Amino acid sequence: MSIQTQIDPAQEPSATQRAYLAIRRMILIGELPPGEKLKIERLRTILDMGGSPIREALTLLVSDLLVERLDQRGFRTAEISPQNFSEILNLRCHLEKMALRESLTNADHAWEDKLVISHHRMMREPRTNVEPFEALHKAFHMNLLSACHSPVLLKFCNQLYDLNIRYRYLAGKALNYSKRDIGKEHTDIMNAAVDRDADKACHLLLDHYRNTGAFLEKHFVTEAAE
Amino acid sequence: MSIQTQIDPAQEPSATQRAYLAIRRMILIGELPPGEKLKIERLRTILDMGGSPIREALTLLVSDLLVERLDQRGFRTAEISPQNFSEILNLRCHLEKMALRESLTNADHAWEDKLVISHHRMMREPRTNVEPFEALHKAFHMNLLSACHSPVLLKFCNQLYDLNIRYRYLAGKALNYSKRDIGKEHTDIMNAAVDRDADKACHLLLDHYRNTGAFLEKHFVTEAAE
DNA sequence: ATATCCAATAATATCGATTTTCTGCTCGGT
DNA sequence: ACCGAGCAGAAAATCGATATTATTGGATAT
Repeated sequence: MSIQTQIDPAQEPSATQRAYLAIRRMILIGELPPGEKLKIERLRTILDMGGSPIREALTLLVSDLLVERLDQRGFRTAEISPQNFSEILNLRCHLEKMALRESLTNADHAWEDKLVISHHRMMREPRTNVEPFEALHKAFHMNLLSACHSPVLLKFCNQLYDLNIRYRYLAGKALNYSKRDIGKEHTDIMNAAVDRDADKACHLLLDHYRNTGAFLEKHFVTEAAE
Repeated sequence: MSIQTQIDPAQEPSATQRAYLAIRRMILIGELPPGEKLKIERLRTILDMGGSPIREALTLLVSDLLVERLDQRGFRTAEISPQNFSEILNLRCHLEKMALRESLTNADHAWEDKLVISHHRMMREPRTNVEPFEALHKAFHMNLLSACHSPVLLKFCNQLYDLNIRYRYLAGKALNYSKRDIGKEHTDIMNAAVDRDADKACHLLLDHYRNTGAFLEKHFVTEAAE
């Protein structure tokens, strides 16, 4: 068995899997705007496959809250709203706090290594490569929580993360965090985590989220006023 | 337009919907035991429909954590474990506490009426009618939270509730809450909620869950030892 | 002019058949 | 006797076609 096979056990992802990832990406980055009707026929031609895997992928996305199903009337991308945004933010803060505390309780050396590596990778990626950077950013945040032994909680955090990042993409270039040093915020969070200082790490993490949230909310208001 | 149409807008549920409800029920009540292979062909004959709605229903159940998908190898019902059980219980306590507090903040008269009605309906249903009683029991608990303005949080609570009730069914007849007066516990919770005493209501609710949880956990241990 | 009904159209939901992938077993080699 | 390659048989995944169901635009009656 080659190393290649070990690294890539899913040689050829199923059509459903491909469709799921492709549609999910299009929704997250805003290529499919909120409320957009998702016609099977159109997606079929774009992704070049039959209707069944498309429908299955959309069904998976319904549970991620990225797609809404209208009985007998097909699918559409989830709507956005300021209420929904602040709901996501608030829930995220609560759940990630729980997860982070639990994670720090169980944290071992292997976890610490993973965390440092993902931090490093994130820092070296230019923020202008938006999609690659965001992937590494998410990896860093999820690694923080990864020693938490509650798969369900982690799943929720992961879901909420994606819902939030969608708003980030939608706000798009309009965002410039001029007054903040995001890099330092991440480093501080990591250091507190490595020190197993749960109170400090939680405090820093939530501030990090709330600051970003405030930025986005402001942007929301501005846009709505236009 | 007749009243009938208004009351029952979904005259004939789609095959997917029917399959979803039927399979979900079979898993919750333990008719499909944990870890069971879910063959499409078999479900097709049982539910008398094509493979597509079955697959879609199963996909929906994956997101409910009641079914696991094995890439290219079909579906099976979710496994159970003591770890999973206590994880569910713990998360449930945290999330329902949040939801209940928020709900009591927003609670109005209409909410109060709904709560009282659902409590009454639950109390008058004999506990020996297991499935109808459980439906009313769930309705009561969800009504407690229903004034909470966070759809996502409510969705999570709902999901966790179902995961938990599955364990309850699996433990089955073995359960007798001889030493407890479940009826009184519910009434006390309701009264605290009606009084908008959030601290008391949360305290009572969590005790209610944790007591049941301890019962079930004991049962788990006993069964594992057999 | 407006609302209502109907027909044509478009899209979804579902089915049956086909293709692909897995699984267990047999057979030959060591 | 044990291990692994190769071969059915079973099951899953996917496709293309059909049956159902919504939607739209226009004709008719008020």
